[in-house]
Amino acid sequence: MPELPEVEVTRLSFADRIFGAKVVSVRMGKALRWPLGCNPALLAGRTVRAVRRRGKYLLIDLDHGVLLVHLGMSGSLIFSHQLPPSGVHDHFEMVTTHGTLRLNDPRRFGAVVYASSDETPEALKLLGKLGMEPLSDDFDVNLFHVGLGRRKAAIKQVLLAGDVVVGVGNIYASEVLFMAGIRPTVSSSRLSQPRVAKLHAAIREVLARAVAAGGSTLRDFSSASGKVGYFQLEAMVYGRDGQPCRVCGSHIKSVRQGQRATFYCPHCQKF
DNA sequence: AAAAGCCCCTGGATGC
DNA sequence: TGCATCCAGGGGCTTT
Repeated sequence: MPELPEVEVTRLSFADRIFGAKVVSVRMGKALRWPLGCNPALLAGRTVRAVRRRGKYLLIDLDHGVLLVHLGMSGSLIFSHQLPPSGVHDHFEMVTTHGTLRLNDPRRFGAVVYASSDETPEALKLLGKLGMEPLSDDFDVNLFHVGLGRRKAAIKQVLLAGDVVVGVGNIYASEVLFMAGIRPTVSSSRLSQPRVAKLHAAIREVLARAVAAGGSTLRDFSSASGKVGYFQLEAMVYGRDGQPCRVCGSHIKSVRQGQRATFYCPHCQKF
């Protein structure tokens, strides 16, 4: 579910509310992707200092240590004083003086990992190879060109890999390539500088607009305050196989790349 | 080093 | 109605 916009929308929906809260207790349910990495009881009494985001990870800074939270494919957070009784898919719960943070994740591809800082080997194993942040100033178009130039795989796959630029998942990869007029199957290294510049701008614009729309709610995404997103209504190609292109009217095509569906307009994205 | 495939897991939609 | 199959927003690990 969650790509950069959904993770950022989630962050914005509870960062201010949880700021300064003191942890009362932490409970882990069924195993997520990785073990927490510390005794949950050890976290009681610590104070939440910030909620940051790196790629699709949320980093919850405590006055000592940090929780790395990943939502996987089906995870969502909710933060509230008044939560219904926890269900079978609620696998992490942190009670604080400002409310309870709960992770619901049916498929359990998500994770909550504790590290004493984001520089420890355990944290770097998850964060160390991540690419540039697309919405920050360090997303430099020349560095982007160099990064893409080193890879011969299809541009869609290189975007998804997240080691050149982070946060672009399966929905937004198709959307971004549509906006840039680039065929998803073209080799990354064969993109000219002007086309890379167009892609760079498209990534920033699509992701920023998606954040503003509250993310995409395809099945069950909602922010930590329970709000659904609306960006899926603006999708130009994702999930629109066989439907007319909103720009030229051609039938949207679907192909599979690396076991994931890709959508594009054969006319607007000729090469 | 980079690329391609496999796999983790549950649930909803579709087809017979 | 029941059962099998396919598909889903991610990404680490293993094999080429």
